[in-house]
Parts: sequence; C-alpha cells; structure tokens
Amino acid sequence: MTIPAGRILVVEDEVAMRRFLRASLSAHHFELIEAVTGGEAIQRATEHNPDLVLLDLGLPDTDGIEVTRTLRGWSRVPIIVLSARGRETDKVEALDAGADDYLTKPFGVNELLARIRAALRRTDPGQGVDSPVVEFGRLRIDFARRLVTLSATEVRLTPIEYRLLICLAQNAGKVLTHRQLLEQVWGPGHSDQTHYLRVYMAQLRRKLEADPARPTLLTTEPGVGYRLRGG
Amino acid sequence: MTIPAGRILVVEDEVAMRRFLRASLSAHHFELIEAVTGGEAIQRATEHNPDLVLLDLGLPDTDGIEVTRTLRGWSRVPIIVLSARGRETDKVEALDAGADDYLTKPFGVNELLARIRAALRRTDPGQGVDSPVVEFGRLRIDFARRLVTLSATEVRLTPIEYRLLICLAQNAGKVLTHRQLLEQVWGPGHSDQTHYLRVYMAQLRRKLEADPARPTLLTTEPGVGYRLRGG
DNA sequence: GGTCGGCATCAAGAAAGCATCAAGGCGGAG
DNA sequence: CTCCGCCTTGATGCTTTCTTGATGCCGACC
Repeated sequence: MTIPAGRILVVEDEVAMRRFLRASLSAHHFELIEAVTGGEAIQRATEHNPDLVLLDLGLPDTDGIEVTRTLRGWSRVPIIVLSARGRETDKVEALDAGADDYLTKPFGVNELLARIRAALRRTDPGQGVDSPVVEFGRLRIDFARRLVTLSATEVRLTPIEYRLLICLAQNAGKVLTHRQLLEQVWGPGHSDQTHYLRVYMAQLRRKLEADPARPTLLTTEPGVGYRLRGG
Repeated sequence: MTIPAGRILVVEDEVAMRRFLRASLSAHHFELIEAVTGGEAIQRATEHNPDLVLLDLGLPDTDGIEVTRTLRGWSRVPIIVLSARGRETDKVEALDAGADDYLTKPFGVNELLARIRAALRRTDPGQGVDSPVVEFGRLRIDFARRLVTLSATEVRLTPIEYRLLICLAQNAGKVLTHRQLLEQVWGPGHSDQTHYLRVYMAQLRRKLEADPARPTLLTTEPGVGYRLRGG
C-alpha cells in the first residue's frame, strides 16, 4: 500500500537534480511539490502547506537564504538546504537564517532520506507544547491545517491574505510597520508598496470583521502600521 | 545574550575532543554536563535533563546508537551525533535510531554551533520575552507593542506625539532642551521651531494629564525645555 | 502700572495617509 | 481554449495628522 509519507516542496532549478529528487522521493511515497524560483517557492509553500522543504541555495532569482528567512516569517516547516557550496560560513549562514539541516552536494540518497525522516519525525506527533492553534475572540487560526475560522465557520483566504494574517497573528498585540509586513509577505524589495497593504488589509477586514468600517481586530496605527489585537 | 544559552550533555571519551568541546561551548555561554561512557550518559541525562545532547559514537562500553535508542525511549531531547565514521550507512543508522543530526569529524566549531542553535531553536517556542515596559505613576509605556496606557485604558497617540513621549521617557527625570527634543522628534534642521513643541506638549498633556493646566508628569522647565518626572 | 518675552491653548487650512471600488492581467484548472 | 480566481494597479473620496497663525495668560523687568 502507498500511504503518502508526507508532502515535500522541492525548490531546485537544475533539471537533472530535480529529476533525481523526484525519482528518489516518490519511490519512497512522498508527495512532491516543485518550484524553480524563490518566488515560486514562497507561493507554493503557502498554497500547499508542505510538511518539509528541500531548498537549493543557487536559485535564479532570490537567494535561497532569503527564501529561508521569508518562510520563517510565518512558518516552522522543516527546511533542509541542499547546496554545492560546502564552506563553513555558508552552512552557518543558512542554519542561522532558519534552516534545519544543510547537506552538501553531492550526497547520498539514503542520507538525504534519513535526514528527511529525522526532520519529519520531530514535527510528527506534534508534542502539543506549541499549540498549532491560536484564538483571538471569534477568530481562530489553525496553523497546521492552514485553517481560519470565524465563530466556527470557515473563512477562505487567498495565499497573500493568509500570510498577512499569520504575520500579524504571530506578533499579536504588537504593531507591525508597513515595511515589516511588506517584506514578510511580499518579500524583500517591496517595502515601499504600501498600497498593497491597504488593499489586502481591507480585504481581510471584509472577511474577518463584523463591521469592516470599524475594525476591532485588525486595527490601523496611523503613520506606523497595523496590529492584530490580542485577546 | 549572556544568560546561559542552554544545558548541553557532552558524551565523549576522548580527552582532547572533550576539552575542545568544553572550551568552544562554554565560550558561547552553554552550560556543560559531561559523560564518558554510554551508561554515564543515560544517567546524566535523567539527572540533569539537558536541552541538547552531543553524542560521540565510539564509546568504550555501549555503542552510541544504543544510547540514542535508549534516550529516545523516554526523551525527545535533540541529539547531535559526532562521529569519525563518515560512511552513509552509519549516518542513516544513527539518524533512524533517533538522532537529529550527524556531524562527521573533523568539523568546524562554527558549523557545530550553528547546528546546535538550529536544534535548540526548534524545541524552544517558549518566547518568554516580556517586552520592555516602563511606568510613571498611572502612565505605562510598552515599547515593543507601541502601546501607551493610562490606568489600564489605552491612549491613542499620533506618530509625533509618541516619538516625543518616548524621547522624554528614555530620559525620565532629566530635562531635555527644546533643541534636543526638536532634533530627536522632527529631525535635524528643526531646532528653532519651538512652536511645534508647545503645540505637541499641550496635546500630550491633554491626553495624559489629569489636569492639563497643572501638569504633574510632563513639566515645563522655563527657558530650558521639558521633563518627564520619573516615579 | 505698563511692557515684554516665554508659554499655553484654540482653531483652520494644508498635507499626508487611509479605505474602498473596480478594471485589467496573469496563471492555473478543467 | 476557456473560465475562474487571484494579484496588481489606478482612481476617488474620506479621515487623520501636521503645520501655521491668532489670541490670551503669567511673571519679570523697567
């Protein structure tokens, strides 16, 4: 029988490597999601909520390190970096950016699989210590299931809406500046497009607030940013 | 941070290696527990409940793999294996026995430290970071949340009002000259617009003082500047 | 007693920031 | 290929905030 062993997001631009990973992983009953660029990686991650990320450092657009940081902005998904660069400083940088493991190419399939198993094992029985669910009044966010409910009815959020909400939820009570939100949600280099924020905050409010014109959950801090008011 | 970064159990029989680890780790403010044999390792682990285990595979009595399995019998403490054996099968065996990471000797200190940080980061969601808060009588300023409360009711401040208050609060008790405040809040080149200060001090008082006409918190130092009276 | 400088307060115009609607573009799913 | 959902972008009107000017108070000094 073929019980899916987990969903893995593979971020890799080289075709040969991608084929190799696809073959090795699907042979072990992992479900694969693939991305070629950094931007695509972020998008796929929010859409599919993978159980683990295999990340090549040498990407065409963004640096893999940046992808790691962006992911860590809202997610605790295990990240294993695969890289041809074997220098110690590269490893330290990646690990400190939030990666869980660092494997230098070339590597053996079996070692990779063992490290994947080790990483998945850790998050598996969800020790209940860090509750994957938070609540703010009627609003309830289930991180593990990527599920947002409002008084027990599900709210459908687009990837960007969700990321924005997660950002705010993880810093509940604190004000997040426009810049912080833009960099976390849209990635570095978008820090001046405050218009995006306005549009999406309005959309979140329309979906989450009882009276979107007089928000109680998602409040504006004029001249500074936004905040999600903690219970 | 200079506070103990965590308790690490080092299981290693070679004296030189143990000395090396001791030096490297304590330099980074880790608290060390040491064990030479497998049996000792298990005992120390139960006694001291370490935050992480560094485990050499080549031990005099038990095999390190066995130690890993035994530990995993009751504990989820992160285990990083250090070993001279670099064969893939060794790594797979150790990881599948329950180790979280596998580092082949010789390795760089910085990589080891980065991997330790990565492992500790995972198990430490307890961000017990209480934000810096200062109080002056009924007035309370939460810097991290950018939240000002007066007898537990929130006070809304505009960006300039807030910056002005922060300036005064950071030098509580001291007099700040007009020039200092203007340059801090409005930026260099505004040092002669004392009128701004008057307007905004009045506004702050209206929002924070019980009797704005007879201020007790935000006092005027005629001819010099203003001061926030420390509790 | 009158005048003057520093200070407090009020109010109105100017500027900046914000919310919202809606249309076009893009890519993925069927 | 077509449809649909999502992201981007522009236009518009509104609100808040900042700046600026006018006015009155108070104590110091002449």
